[in-house]
Amino acid sequence: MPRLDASLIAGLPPFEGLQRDELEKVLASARSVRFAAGTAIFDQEAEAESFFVLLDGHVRVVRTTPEGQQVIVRYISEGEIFGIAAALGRTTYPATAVAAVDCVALAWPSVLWPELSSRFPSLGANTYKTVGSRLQDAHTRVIEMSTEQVEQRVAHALLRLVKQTGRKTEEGIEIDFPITRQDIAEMTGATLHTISRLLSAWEEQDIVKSGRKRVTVCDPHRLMLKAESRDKT
Amino acid sequence: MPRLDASLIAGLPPFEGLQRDELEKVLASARSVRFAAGTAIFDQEAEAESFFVLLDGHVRVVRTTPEGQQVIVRYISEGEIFGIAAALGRTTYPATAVAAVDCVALAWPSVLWPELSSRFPSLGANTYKTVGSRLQDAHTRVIEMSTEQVEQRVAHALLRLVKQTGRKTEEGIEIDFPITRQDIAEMTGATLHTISRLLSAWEEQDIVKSGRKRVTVCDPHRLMLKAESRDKT
DNA sequence: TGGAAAATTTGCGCTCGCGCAAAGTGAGGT
DNA sequence: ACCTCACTTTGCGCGAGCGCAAATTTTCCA
Repeated sequence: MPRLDASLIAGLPPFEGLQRDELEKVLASARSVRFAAGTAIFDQEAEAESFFVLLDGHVRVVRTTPEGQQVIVRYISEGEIFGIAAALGRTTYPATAVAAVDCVALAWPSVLWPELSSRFPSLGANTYKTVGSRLQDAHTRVIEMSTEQVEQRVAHALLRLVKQTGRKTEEGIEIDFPITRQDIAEMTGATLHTISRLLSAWEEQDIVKSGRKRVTVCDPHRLMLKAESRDKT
Repeated sequence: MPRLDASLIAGLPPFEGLQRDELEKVLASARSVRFAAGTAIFDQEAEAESFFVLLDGHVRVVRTTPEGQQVIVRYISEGEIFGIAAALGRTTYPATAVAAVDCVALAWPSVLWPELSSRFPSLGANTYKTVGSRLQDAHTRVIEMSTEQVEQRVAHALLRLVKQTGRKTEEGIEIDFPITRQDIAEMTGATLHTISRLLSAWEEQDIVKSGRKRVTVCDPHRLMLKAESRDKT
């Protein structure tokens, strides 16, 4: 197995504040892994053997209810740490992670977390900081679900996706991975029917362009208006 | 100021695994504080000066939207740590905490968190473990809001409250602090009108008894049925 | 003890968005 | 090039639960 080079992870948020030689020590216990689009990286309820840092691609994190309903918890993009059940004192993964496109990641055995986080305090601090923002995100979503109409929730979801993973094109900003109406429905607590109607309506107004597994936001500003007020412009 | 005795916190979840002398060292930097029912312990957006462990009482954690809508994020009960923005790399509180009844708590300055968590690794581990379950709780709520009807959500919310803070009475298990229909509405994303109707219907069926700022669950088992299925028994 | 404020109950109409059904439209495999 | 499957669109009806309004009850305080 080829040595992993420190430049792979230098500058990534989880490793902010680590020296070059520290990066190399951290990498010494990592292995690099690839996942084809559509394959599971880990399964809900499974033993949390590893935690990951995504080097390339996009990962969809999904939680399934006992009744079989699926909800998309979040998308992970390049440079993010995920699968960190161990850092939160859990032994199993609370959700399933699926590669939304072909992905490359680094994986560490969960058992090394205590050692790594104490040897490299910045790694711990960076990680817990992202945990903090994820907790806040989750609460934000609860609040959106409580207080907003479907139209506003979808607008917010699209804006977040665009901000997180937007890729500039001539027509606007495109979400950088395949995403179906069903996916958007599972992010916002709506049905794919409603999402379809909504996107059609917005396309009519030149706010978005969308096709099969593809969404482009053309007019972010007007989408923000949709996100904020509940009147029907 | 009187010395705080280690027996105050011995056995509390955040301090699990600490020796007696360690408890005393931890207490050395704490001060004890009281809050009258209804007063704010800290405010959303305010500088996160302290973190707390609740010794007695119940605390309501509320987040307010830019539009002024309120949502109850969770209730804190005895022995829980809260206000730990510092441990998650934030400098301000993401929500407001209000004493639901008269409360007693211990407070530590946020700036001591790095030192305390590294001197007493169990404290850090225990804390991050509760952060983990709060993150999971938040996701669970997102999922409930996405997939369940109001009736099921309210049933789930009541069951959780009863489990967390239930006090046995002759009529059933009573929620141990004053809680209004409005409060339940803000926990479940419904209106107080709907909650009122729902509780009346359940009272009719002898599943709950409720009065002003008071809810008692008489038949937890049938409430669980309400929580699980969406058919109208 | 009286009065005001807070909390709760109840009625009624309406709308958003779901549920169901069916038809259309790409895209990929062989 | 065709076929099939996955994804998307669209129509229609209905029902849960909100919004608004008003009456009622309970508690607290002066």
